[in-house]
Amino acid sequence: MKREAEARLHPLRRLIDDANHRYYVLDAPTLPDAEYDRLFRELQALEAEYPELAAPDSPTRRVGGQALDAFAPVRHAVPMLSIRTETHFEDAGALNFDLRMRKELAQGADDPPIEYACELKFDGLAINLRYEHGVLVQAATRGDGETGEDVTRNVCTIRAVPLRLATDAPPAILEVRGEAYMTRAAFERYNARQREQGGTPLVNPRNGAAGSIRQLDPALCARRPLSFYAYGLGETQGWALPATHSAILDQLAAWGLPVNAERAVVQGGAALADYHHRIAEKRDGLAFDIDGVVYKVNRLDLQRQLGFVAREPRWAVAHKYPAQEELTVVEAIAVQVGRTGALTPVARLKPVFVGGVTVTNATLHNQDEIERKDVRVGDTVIVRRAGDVIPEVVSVVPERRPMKDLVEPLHPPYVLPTACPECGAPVLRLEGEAAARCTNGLACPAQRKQALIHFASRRAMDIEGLGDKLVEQLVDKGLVATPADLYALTQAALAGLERMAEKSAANLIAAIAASRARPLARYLFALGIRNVGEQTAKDLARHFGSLDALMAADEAALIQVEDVGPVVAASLLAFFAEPHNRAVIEALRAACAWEDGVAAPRRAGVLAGRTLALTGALPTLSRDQAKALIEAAGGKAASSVSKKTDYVVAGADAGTKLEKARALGITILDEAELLQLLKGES
DNA sequence: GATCCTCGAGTTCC
DNA sequence: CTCGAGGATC
Repeated sequence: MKREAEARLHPLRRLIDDANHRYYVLDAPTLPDAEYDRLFRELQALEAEYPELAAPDSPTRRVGGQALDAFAPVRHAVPMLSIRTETHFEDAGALNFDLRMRKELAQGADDPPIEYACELKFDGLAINLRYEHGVLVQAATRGDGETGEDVTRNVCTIRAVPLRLATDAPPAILEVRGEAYMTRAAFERYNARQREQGGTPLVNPRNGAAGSIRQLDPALCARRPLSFYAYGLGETQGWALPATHSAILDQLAAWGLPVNAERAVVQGGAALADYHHRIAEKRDGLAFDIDGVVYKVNRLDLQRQLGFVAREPRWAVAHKYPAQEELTVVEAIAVQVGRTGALTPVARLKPVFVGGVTVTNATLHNQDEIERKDVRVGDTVIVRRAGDVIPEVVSVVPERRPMKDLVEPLHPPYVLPTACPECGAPVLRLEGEAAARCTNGLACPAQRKQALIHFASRRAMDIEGLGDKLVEQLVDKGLVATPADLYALTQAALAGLERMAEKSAANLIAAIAASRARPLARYLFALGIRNVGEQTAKDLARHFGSLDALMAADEAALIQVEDVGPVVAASLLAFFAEPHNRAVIEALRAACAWEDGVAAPRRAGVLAGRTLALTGALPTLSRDQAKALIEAAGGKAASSVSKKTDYVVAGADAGTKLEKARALGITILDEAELLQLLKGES
């Protein structure tokens, strides 16, 4: 019996592997689904009966298994680098890259064009597949590039990933880099099923892929079917590499790895631009999402010559498509009142899916902006996610304005209200200012609420648990009107509020009590004085050392402070002259004991006098932690990059600051290098 | 007076 | 992140 089973196993596995390859890689199925299922179940049954015959590369390993507690870290043999993004759009991006390569390679005008390998930039999750002697032994995520997570069992559920290379003479070690992604069809199917079963649908295919790979239970991962495309290599041993990148991909395909068919080899910059155009036209018709294309110098010897800069290959670039735009309708224009009383119009949009998320709101900034774009209620507008994050109304589509031909338009041009929508007080717009403001000051409930939210916020007094919903209730019930009132709150007073049982009430009281002693700088920032932000509050605290000294200062004394001029000085004097503010400060004095600092110069340290800027997400440190470390070493963590910036610390998904740093030739550090720099402190 | 460098303020979505 | 504007600098 066992002999028969053994004899049957091998051809069975080959049949199933072959069917998988044809279905998932070649996209040309040969076996009917029912037949495939029958063969698969037969194999499962045989392996269950004779566990000793189960092989690590059996197709049955693609489903099920035990859930994990956590993923094990994997140190990449060769770092998984990111690829830089070309900053120019359209043809200029392609030509710019070609120009840069010609310059770097010292090519003259008469030299032949450079050969490039062009590929799609898949919108998924980068994965490293490690094959030893032709068998898949490990799959890992990119992580921070140095260390990723072992997701072998989840990647095994991806049918497109061969568990064994289709060759009798595989390299001793072959690491394949590629992207795990979810097709639009798989995404739709999964969401349809989720909706049926009342589950939460996925937001977009990209999140689907990332979420799927990070499922600890491989069975859950298998339910969200992923695909894979290979695009590069990691460590290799026992393989004489071909001369070009495209030949490497050809070989990978021959070994049974999925390589996308839209790749091309082209000569010169104009051909890169052609490729970019061609893919842009095909983009909507593809089975999966892409966010651009990738250009790589094809010859490996030239790649080596070009080398790396700031841990990114100089010989490759991602050329993205501009932020996707969508049409939607402005259903209403709401007006928000901010902490300073500024009235901000916000377009309430018919929900629209753009750039991977559903957008329902977009700021219209101010009256001038509305007039410039002539946005009216009922208009159809083009919405874009600027910088891929914040939704923005690009323009109105005038042809779609309802009843635009009426003598008296249905919807007149929008005008901001002249009375505050929250308190009814008059609205005033000062000459030369973009914002119109409610004149009611803290008597306006909206401003009072915003002032309290600001007071409690993380960078100010850091009162955990006191968010906008709670402030809303406290103010509406008349329990709290000024920051000082917070410190008089009792558990009994909180009892009647929504979502406020005994436990959370006690937590809140404790959080408020814990904020009684904060450094002077935080306290000053928390007061919400106009034109005094976090940085200025720090400068003031350092200069004066105590609130009394600051309140006693006249204009001449104030403008002595770094970065304080007549405008900021006037804001401070006006704030402290206001009787209401003085009363609140006196009440706070009675309730809390913030720490007066000592008037002291900036601390010495390794970073004394240096300015750093942070961008992107660092692998282990949070932004605030990194900032605190820099400041503790005497450095300044600036919010933007300029010629005066000494270092830029870049993490994952770094944005325009990194590009600017490159353009200015500023030293770029990663987290490890920053920590190294900080350690140099003696 | 012009220009550059920063900071402040407001905003969106998960 | 972006825009606007305050402050510094040339």
